[in-house]
Amino acid sequence: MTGTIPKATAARISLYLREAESCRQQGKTTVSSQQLADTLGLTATQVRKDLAHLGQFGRPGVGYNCEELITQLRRILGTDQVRNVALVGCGNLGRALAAYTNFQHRGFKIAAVFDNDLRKVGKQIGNHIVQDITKLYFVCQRDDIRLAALTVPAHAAQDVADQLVRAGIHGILNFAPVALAVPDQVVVSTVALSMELEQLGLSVRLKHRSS
Amino acid sequence: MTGTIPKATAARISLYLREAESCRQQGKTTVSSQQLADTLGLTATQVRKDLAHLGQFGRPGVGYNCEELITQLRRILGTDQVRNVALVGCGNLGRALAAYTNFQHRGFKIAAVFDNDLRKVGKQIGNHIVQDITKLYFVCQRDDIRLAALTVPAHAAQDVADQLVRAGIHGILNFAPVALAVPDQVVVSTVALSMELEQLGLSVRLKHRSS
DNA sequence: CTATGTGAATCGATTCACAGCC
DNA sequence: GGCTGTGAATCGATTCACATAG
Repeated sequence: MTGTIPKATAARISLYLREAESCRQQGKTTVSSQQLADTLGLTATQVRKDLAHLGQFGRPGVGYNCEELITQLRRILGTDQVRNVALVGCGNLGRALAAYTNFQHRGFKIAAVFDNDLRKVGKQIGNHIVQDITKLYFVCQRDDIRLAALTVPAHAAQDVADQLVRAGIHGILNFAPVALAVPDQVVVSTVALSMELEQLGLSVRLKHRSS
Repeated sequence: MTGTIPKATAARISLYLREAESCRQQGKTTVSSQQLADTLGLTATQVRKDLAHLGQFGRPGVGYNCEELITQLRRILGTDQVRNVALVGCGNLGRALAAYTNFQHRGFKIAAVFDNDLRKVGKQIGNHIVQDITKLYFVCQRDDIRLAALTVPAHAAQDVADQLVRAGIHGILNFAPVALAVPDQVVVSTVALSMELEQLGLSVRLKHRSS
C-alpha cells in the first residue's frame, strides 16, 4: 500500500501519469503494464510493482483504467489541487516560464513573479506584473506560496535561495548550475541545462562505445 | 579504472564537475571527499567510490586537485571538446536557450536553430538565424551535429524527433512532456518542467509527511 | 487465455571497516 | 592526524516465477 513509496518508484510517477493521459487522449479506456512498459522503456514487471506499491488499482485480464490511474496518480502527486509557485528571476528563461500557461492544467499556478532589477519591476510578463524581490516574504505568506522556481544568474542563486527559505518556501526548482545550501526541511531540485546536455552527451558516448 | 562506469556514478559526474569548478573559483587548489559530500548532499565514501571508479586521481592526506579533477571529469564527459547542438523549436523556451551564451564554455555550441513556422524562418535569435526545418538533414550532416534540443509543442514532438533521427542525431534533449519513440541507438533525455515541478512537490510532501 | 500482484532470487548501489599513503 | 582506495557487508531495486482474478 501507500505506506511508503520507494524512491525509484516515486521518480517514475510523473511518467506514468503522462502516459496514462496520452492513452486517454487516444480514446483508450484501459492500458496494460506491458503497453506502459513498452512506450516508457521499462519492463512490465517493474510497472506492475510500481503501481501495486501506490495502491492496487488494475484488474487482472483487463489492465489499468486510464481515468482511474490518472486520478490516483494526481492524488498521490498532490496535483489534484492547484498549488502556487513563485518565479524569481526574469531573464530569458524566467520570462519563458512566466509565459507558459500549461502549468495550471498540471496543478501548478505561477502566482507571483519577482526580480531585483528595478528596471524590470512593474513590467508585464505573460499575465504577471514583475514585483520587487523585497516583497517576497510578504507575498509568499499572503498567497500561501510554498514552491519556487529560481531562474537567476548562478552567482546570485544562493543569496536568493536564502531569501526563499526565509519566506517560508518548502521546495525550490533551481535552474542555476550550482549546489544550494538550504536547511534540511527544504527540498532543492536542480535542473541545469548545461548539466542535462552533459549527461545526454555522456549517455551517447557510453552507448556508442559499448555497442 | 574507466572500464565500465556504474549508472549511478555517471549521473553524478556533472555535480562533481560543477563543485570542482566552484572550488577552483574560490581559490582552493584541493578539495576532500568530505567537502564535496557536504555541499552535494552525499556521503564521503560515496564520493570516493565514484571518483575511484573514474580513475584514481586524489592523494591520501591531501584530497583531490581541483584543476586535475576538472580536466579529468571534462575528458570523461567529452566536454573537453566543443560539440555542436541543433535547437529545434523557437517558442518561448527555444528562444531562451538560443540566447544563452554559456553553453560554449561548457563544451556545447548551438550550431543551428530551426523552426517550421515560415514567419519565424530568417529571423534572428541571439546570434542565430532561424532556419527552415526542412534543412535539418542537410545542415546536421554538413556541420557534424549529433545532439539536439527539442523545444516544440508536445503534439509535434514525435514528428520532429523522427526527423532528427533521420538527420543522424544521436541524442535528443526533449523538453516536451511526452515519451518519444526512437531507435535503440538514439538516446532521449526528457526534461519537462511540469514533471520537474510534480517531482519537487512530491518530495516536499513526502518529507513533511514522514517528519 | 490475458493480465495483475507478489514472494523469492538476483542484481546493483551504498555503507562500513580498515589498510595504506601523505 | 588527515585522507584516499577498496574488500566485505548491507541495503534497495529489479527480475523471475507463479498464484490468482477476470
